[in-house]
Amino acid sequence: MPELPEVETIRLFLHQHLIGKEIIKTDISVPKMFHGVPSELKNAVVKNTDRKGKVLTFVLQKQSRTSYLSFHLKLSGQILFASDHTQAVFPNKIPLANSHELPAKTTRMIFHFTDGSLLFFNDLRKFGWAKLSDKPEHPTGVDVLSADFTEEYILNKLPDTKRPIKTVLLDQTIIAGVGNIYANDSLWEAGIHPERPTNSLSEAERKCLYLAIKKIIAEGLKYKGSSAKDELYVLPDSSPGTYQNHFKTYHQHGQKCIRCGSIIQRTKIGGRGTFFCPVCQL
DNA sequence: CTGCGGTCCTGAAGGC
DNA sequence: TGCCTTCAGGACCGCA
Repeated sequence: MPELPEVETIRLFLHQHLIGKEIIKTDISVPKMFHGVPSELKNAVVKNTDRKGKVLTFVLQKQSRTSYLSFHLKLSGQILFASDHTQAVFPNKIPLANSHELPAKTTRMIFHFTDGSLLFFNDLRKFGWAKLSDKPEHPTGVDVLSADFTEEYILNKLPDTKRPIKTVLLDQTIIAGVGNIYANDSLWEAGIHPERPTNSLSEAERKCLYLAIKKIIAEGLKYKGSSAKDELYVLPDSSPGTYQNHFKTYHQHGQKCIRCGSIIQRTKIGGRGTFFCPVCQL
């Protein structure tokens, strides 16, 4: 699922392809996924790209007006780019849900640019959204890649709560960008059990967790995100990321821990699948 | 404050 | 084979 490394990978790709392009038309087949007035996108030029947490934003300019088009891909969103129409349309095929043929049956929005290129927002589950507004629709927590995400922040600003640390890592109002994959793997990297009460973590453990989050998120980004079998995430050119080949615990239940050889366990915390090594995570 | 369950949605997987 | 049920999951909302 698209978390910080996946969304940042998409942003970096699109930054190379969309800057300076002007939107000429927008097709929206699932209106509830678009918040705002689609017609206001006409003649808007992409001036910049931005991201906070899992939210991707295009900075748009239309005459002297700046506006922001934000996207959340939730569980199954894809953003795909085609440099021209012929690459995008396969009219005689019935695309599968995870097909990269465009438009797919999961295509919910198409943004057309004046040079003929197109941007597709696909989302099998329709949980994702786009929002056109006068400000980015960004989460309030500190983004892992921002300068504000510091050791000091983790040491002093983690809430004094007995809620499980994994639940806190997934809270986008505290740390923005960490989702289920990278929360599980970061806790493994830090050697901390996901059910540990947050306020039970020692200073040394918090420092370790800080470094682990930075390291695991950086690794996810290095491999351009995770495109496991049951995930729909791909880059905008439909190529897969490869972080799934480097999972530490995520979906590794029943497999050996790559650090100590014990069997990775699966449980549920806050209703979400949780994976951990029962021996080297304390 | 906290956690829990329901909601959105769809396809895969499991049961018989 | 095929129908039916259950499940997964990010974020949010109402409720106890």
